[in-house]
Amino acid sequence: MAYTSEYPPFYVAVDLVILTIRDGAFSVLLVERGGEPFAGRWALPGGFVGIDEDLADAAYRELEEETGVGATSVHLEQLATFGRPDRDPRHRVVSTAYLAVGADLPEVRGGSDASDARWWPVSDAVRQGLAFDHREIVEAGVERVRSKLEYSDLALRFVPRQFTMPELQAVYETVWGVELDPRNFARKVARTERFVQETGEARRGGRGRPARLLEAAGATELMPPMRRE
Amino acid sequence: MAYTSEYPPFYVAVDLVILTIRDGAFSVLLVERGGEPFAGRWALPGGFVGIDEDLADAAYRELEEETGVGATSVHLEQLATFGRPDRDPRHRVVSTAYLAVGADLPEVRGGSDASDARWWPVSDAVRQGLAFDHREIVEAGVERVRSKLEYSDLALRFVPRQFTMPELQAVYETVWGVELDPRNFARKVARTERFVQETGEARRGGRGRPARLLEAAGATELMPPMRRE
DNA sequence: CCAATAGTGTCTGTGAGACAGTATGTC
DNA sequence: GACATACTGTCTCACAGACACTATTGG
Repeated sequence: MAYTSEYPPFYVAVDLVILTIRDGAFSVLLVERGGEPFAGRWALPGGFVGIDEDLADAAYRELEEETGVGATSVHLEQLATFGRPDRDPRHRVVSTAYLAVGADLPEVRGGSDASDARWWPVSDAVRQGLAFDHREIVEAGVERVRSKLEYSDLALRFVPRQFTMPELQAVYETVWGVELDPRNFARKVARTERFVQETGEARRGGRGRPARLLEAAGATELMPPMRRE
Repeated sequence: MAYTSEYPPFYVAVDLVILTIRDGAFSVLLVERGGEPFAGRWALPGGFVGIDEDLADAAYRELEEETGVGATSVHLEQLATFGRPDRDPRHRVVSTAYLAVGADLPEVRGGSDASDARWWPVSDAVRQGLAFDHREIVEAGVERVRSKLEYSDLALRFVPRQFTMPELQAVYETVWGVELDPRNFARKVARTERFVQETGEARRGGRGRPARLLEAAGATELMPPMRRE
């Protein structure tokens, strides 16, 4: 009871849009709300920021609590801040949304609280009524990812460290929701400076001709960019 | 004294990166701080958000207080949120930065408080030591603008409603800090779908051949985009 | 007519899109 | 050898960059 104020306080939160590709579907992690408001509805994982905690640190903390995955190999970036006065009926909550992208993120067990958590295809996620303004936040995250596939190496965060050309193509096709020509795609990737490089190995064991394994070659900005459609 | 808490409160603020082109220089509006901390240093205009006020509304309010310019004809968008715990030595302040872009923004009189306010070329602004983390915020705003010139109609916000091709070219040259070929530039602008259209009028009174006046033709996304060098 | 500024046309190389056939593995 | 999958080569068209000349005004 050390602090007093003549005004009601702001609460500052982070919400996470965690995206991955699971079973060929572009998917987002949602948690089922146990209590009011929006009990039983699905929502983004998130939580309040500590008074001495950096926003990005809070986002990392929530990411690890929710998925068990550390900062390594998961891309995290700030998305936008949502602060409508009525977005949470209980308090004035200003929430900074973070975008996380990872490859092969694990199946989620029931969260630390008793409520459920699971991966949803993004199209199903935005179609159902999410809690709070989380539909808007998911849409912002999805659009950010679709856009960044064009001019950054973000696509590589959806695949393991070593991957094949068809797997990389599938990332673009799944996230953009289009079909791409494998000949033009491979040529485009190969001609983009420092995007991918050969490892010399191949992925054996499947049917058909083994695909050569590639890895990131260091570029963070693609030049020339990949173009949507 | 109605509210009590066992924790110190968050303060939520907005800071504005207001950009325009003045006297041929890509410029940002800064205010001189009257009091501690950072007394005498230059800082971005901004202020605290009301407990029932939307973030964007707070940004509009600060914009109008600072420049006297209303929402009309000034582009305003959220930039990013800065929330390092030590960014303000007094309190925990989380600040959402907004980016404003306008044409011919007025000279600023001394602000409502006694301190000074003036336009700075962005290169000079980031070179001097700005208060708080405002250098980082200015750089984020500048990079956002440089980037958005490529694929959006943002360049049109730097010129009046009617403008000429050389004026539009000067926007790109000034913001990007490059020189462009007028023949290639005009061709590129003309071939970009619904970017600009002729008004039929011309700007008379100057020396040399009068330039034809253009106006926006409705596109918000440029296709194909303008490319930075 | 001279100075100043606006405006246009061509050539060339590169990259994107459309498209079909060959290579290499498993069963 | 049949099947499945990975991989590659060519043609065409559109656009970007380099570049020099013509047009229209004021003084």
